[in-house]
Amino acid sequence: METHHLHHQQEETNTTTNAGGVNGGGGRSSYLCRQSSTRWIPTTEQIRILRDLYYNGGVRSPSAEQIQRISARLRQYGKIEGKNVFYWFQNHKARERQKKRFTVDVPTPPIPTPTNNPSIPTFASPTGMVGNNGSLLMERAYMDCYGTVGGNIGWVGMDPYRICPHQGEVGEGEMGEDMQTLPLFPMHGEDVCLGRSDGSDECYDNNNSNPWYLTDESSQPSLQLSLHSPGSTFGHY
Amino acid sequence: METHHLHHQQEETNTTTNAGGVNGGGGRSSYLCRQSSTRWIPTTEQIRILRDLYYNGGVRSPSAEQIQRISARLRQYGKIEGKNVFYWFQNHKARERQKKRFTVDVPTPPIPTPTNNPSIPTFASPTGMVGNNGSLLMERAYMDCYGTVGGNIGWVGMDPYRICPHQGEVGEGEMGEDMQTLPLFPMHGEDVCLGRSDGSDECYDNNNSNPWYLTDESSQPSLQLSLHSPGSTFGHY
DNA sequence: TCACTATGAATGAAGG
DNA sequence: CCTTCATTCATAGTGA
Repeated sequence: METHHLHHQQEETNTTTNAGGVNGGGGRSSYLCRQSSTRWIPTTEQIRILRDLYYNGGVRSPSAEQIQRISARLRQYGKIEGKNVFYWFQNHKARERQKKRFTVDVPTPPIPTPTNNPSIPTFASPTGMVGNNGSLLMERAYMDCYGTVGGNIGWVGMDPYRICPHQGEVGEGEMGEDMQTLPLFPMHGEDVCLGRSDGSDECYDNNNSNPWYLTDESSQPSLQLSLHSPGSTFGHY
Repeated sequence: METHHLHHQQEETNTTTNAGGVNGGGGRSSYLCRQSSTRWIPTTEQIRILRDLYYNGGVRSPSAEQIQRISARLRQYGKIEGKNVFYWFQNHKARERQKKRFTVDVPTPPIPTPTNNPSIPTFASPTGMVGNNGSLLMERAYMDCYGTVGGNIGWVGMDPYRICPHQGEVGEGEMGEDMQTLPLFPMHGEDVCLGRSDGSDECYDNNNSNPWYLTDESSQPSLQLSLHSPGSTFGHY
């Protein structure tokens, strides 16, 4: 999932990006207006980073401090607020789980029965709607036969976060999900190790070991304040 | 509505669920095959059943289990996954509601004269859209382009943003985000829903009573502002 | 081939 | 956390 999209970026410094003009209307399908709408529209970079944190950094439910830092970092790629980061993780995690939840779909048919017989037990449905061919739903938790299948999750299909087709780019492939319909294997590794491949690892400390914000909150902000220098600042994060 | 032009079915009696789905299928390039790589295309039977569940069964937001069962059932009519069922219901419900919103609006056409006195905040119908006059055309007429300065759109409702008069949001202007050096300030605290105007302003409270990140950022102390620097210097997350 | 419509898929935000 | 809503993007499928 996450396949397409990635609508227009509003990126930073963009300027040219249409900003004012409504682009030609022609633009079929393209996005007509960047809406200065209310909702946050993550840029590709932001998404990339978020995903990296999620999959490689193991961040799933960042604390307030983490959120602050993350959003601060992402801000260089575009407008963003803490809540966006918060929601992003919430949604990402929730969706991943949700998928897993109702995707029990037979990735690999547990049982032979080549010819599946449509014998779906129809239970009386409390809700009504019985009768006619239909009844099959309803609340009968049952038939949950297959537990989660191994490590696969995700509903089939695509990879998480591909960026928009047009955008090209993207890369990253890491998906952690499976796909049954695709030719390749997911090979998700799931090893969410913290270390980053590049070797540096000091990031993502989940375990807040850093005293600075623990000791005195107010110190944090000011601290950073003095910290940043316009030029240097590399973000070796 | 209802007129679905059902595409032709391409579904066949398969059942095997296209197992091959992708890869396997290998050759499926025959005419009209669905390339599995694309979106799910429900068969008439599937649609029939889904609609039956929706209208006669009263199913609107099936639970994960229901989704599993439903998709399992529908699978006999063609390839389908849990997410398809999930999205189907979501979309169906949403669109139905959307339509209703549009058609219904303007219960009492107050609008005529464009000059409505501004003093009165126009309320949208509870359900949604503001008077926006007849955009009955729909579908894509939306409010795509409203200058909506300030980020307000015609909707009224609950967005937290509106509540806080101050720009909150800031720039908005589309400009690139990054300018952290910029001119504005969050201004004094105060505001909004957050309590904390008790004078103390340490906001980053870890004890989440009110997660700052969920509220308008402007509520944060100005410190934050200075915080971000283009280069982002902070390190770990 | 393009305009347009219906609808699948995603995903930011919230609500509970 | 889980569920639901709103919106938007993307794409089959058709008709002119």
